[in-house]
Amino acid sequence: MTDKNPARDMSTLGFHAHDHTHCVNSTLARAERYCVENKLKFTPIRRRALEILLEEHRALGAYDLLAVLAREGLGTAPPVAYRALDFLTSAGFAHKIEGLNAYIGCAHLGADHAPAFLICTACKSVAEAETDATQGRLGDVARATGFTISHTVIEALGLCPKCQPDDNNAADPSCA
Amino acid sequence: MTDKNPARDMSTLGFHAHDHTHCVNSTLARAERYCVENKLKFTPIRRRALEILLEEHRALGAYDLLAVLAREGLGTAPPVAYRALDFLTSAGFAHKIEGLNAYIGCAHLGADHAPAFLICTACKSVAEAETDATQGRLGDVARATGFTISHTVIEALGLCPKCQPDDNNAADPSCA
DNA sequence: TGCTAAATGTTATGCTATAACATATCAATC
DNA sequence: GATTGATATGTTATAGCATAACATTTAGCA
Repeated sequence: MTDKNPARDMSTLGFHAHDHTHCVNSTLARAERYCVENKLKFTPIRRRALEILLEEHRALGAYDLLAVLAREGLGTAPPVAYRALDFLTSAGFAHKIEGLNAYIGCAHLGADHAPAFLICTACKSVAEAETDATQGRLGDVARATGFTISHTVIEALGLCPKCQPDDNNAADPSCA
Repeated sequence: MTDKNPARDMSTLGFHAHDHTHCVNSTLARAERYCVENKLKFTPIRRRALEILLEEHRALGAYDLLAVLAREGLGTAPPVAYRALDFLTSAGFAHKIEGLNAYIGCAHLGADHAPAFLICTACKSVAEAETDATQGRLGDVARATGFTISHTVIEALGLCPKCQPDDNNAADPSCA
């Protein structure tokens, strides 16, 4: 998990190439604006934590995040990472991937949304999709039984296109 | 979590009353049959572990399960519980609730299914529903991007009918 | 300035899960 | 019935994830 990621630009997002530097910067800018509008404090630790998650663009453990922050002198003890992650997830800037006990920067800032994730168990890359969770079958059952949904966890674990074993491009090096 | 559960019969399943003793026994019997048919070893530890999960009928931590097994002389070290849970989840007799790091007995034995859960964060009772996960929005996105789903986690956290704060029956004692 | 609330620093600890290796059990085959 | 191989269990130790609790600092505001 704490490995090098040579491709800082044009790496995978939602399993297809994109201008990654731009997406990180614009998302950070939007987060900044959102915090001003909502009187949230986007402190250096919180900002850098989000930046790290966005740069990696895959699920990162709290201790992986902490290791990076520690290297940069932003804090060494676990609560540093967990507080930053609490802030980011509360604000909707990041999500926890329950199936991996890991965290990922959010592609659709600010909205109070019900994200769904496709998680590659080989390369740990994550694609985020929006769902209307309260609409699907789960919502039907909830309404029928009188259950009030406050939060949903919707995750699919499997293999992304680049990590398919039977594929032509078996074991893509950029995906390991 | 390690609390007493006085109501062994007629407690909540899917948030409505049912003959709980019967559901435990019949599920155990079906598990037994399934193991014979599939040449799986339904050892005393595994059987009792499933029985405990079915009796509780709510999410139980691995160490909670271990505590019960330990009291009965069936093992004291964590691997005892985790091995039993591995067996039960592999066989489809139990599921892990990722959002709680806890486990629950399965209501629909044996089938290779994609369960969805409604989880009450107040009383930890869990209702299991079946979904065709590969059919919903997640399946659409997966097919569109060439992602191969091997396992899905679909959970809704919230309050069950009995634990609604605004309700007439605030804080039902059977649900705490 | 002084007050208050929020953020950060720090230590310690608890919960969740597995690695690794020894021993025992069971079933199939010779 | 003995051998063998696979599976299950016993046991110790440790790794990985997360938070409690309290001290200190910082930022915003009366």
